[in-house]
Amino acid sequence: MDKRYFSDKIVEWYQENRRMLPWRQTKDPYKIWLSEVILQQTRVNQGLPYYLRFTETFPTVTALANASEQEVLRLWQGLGYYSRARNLHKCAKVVSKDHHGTFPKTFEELKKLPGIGEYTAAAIASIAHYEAVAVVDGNVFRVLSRIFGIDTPINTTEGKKVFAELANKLIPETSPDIYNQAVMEFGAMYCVPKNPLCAECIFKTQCTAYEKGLQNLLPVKIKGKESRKRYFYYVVIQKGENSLLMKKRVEKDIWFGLYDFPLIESTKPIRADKVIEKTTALYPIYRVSESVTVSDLYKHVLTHQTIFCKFIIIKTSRNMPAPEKSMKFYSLSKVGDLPKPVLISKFLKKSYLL
DNA sequence: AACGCGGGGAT
DNA sequence: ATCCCAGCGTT
Repeated sequence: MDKRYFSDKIVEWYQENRRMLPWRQTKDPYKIWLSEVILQQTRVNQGLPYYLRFTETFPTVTALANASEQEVLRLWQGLGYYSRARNLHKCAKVVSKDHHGTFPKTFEELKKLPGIGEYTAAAIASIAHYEAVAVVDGNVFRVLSRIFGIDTPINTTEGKKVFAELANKLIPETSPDIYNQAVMEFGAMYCVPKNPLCAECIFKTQCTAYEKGLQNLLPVKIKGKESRKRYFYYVVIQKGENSLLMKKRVEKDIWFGLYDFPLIESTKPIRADKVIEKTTALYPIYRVSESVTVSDLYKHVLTHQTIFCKFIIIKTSRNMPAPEKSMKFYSLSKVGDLPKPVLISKFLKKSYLL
């Protein structure tokens, strides 16, 4: 298919079918950047409320830079991939301090900033500054692999190269911003992963995958290894009526920088009586055996691991000290302000109505 | 080149 | 139950 035909046709489609989204109403590089980071590995519907909260709370990059990391993580709570939030904050500080609050304008300069990789740099440079550099995201892989019948695996170095080169060959010099967004929107709305809407597709007569019936086989992706299972037994120590013992996760692991309870981890499930035994050994000062209850099983299915979790709830009297320096008792209202994994938030909501 | 990192919606 | 999403940084 002719390159010019493809870009014209998809841009025409976009202008008639695009969703109205707040980050499409602005050319402010700060807001473009914010939306792009939020939308990394995240669907529009999941990211939208976060975008609205961030732009409302932090109208400028300097406002964001002046916040604490805790505030940023708190606002990011529930969105996942929390290194995005830490890099977002880091990047805001760099832009605020080293660039006088103005983002660099070129693809190459943008890519040097924390949290900005190939995709995000291309998105900002093209959308905010009309640089003719193609974005290559999951949508682009899908649309191009199907229409042009490319079966190079997308999660290999070779695949990334092949698709980036093709994408940059297709992007027009005029309106690269519209073109990039058009391909992504088309991938999100029509050329979807499973059962794409080929019957009403504007490229029905040109699409290699449709012609050969390969829609559900493209793009090709090498299978990763299967996710591991982890068993978390959270020890929830409630002091008086109003405070809970919590700790910040500092180990290099899931939920780094977020707060949860002290926990006993295992690669295999442990019987409840055994868990209570271990808890007694760990926290003898709370006299665990007298007041312990165990919650139902919480199953938390993530892409890279499945976490099976139970909460062991121990009530203790006032004026008991925290058992370790890294832990601290927080009143329930303060607990509500701490950034926590959704698993913890759900448990708290159910048990303590936070 | 491979791995770790979240949560939610669609199928 | 599985896949995948407007990916990035580290090992």
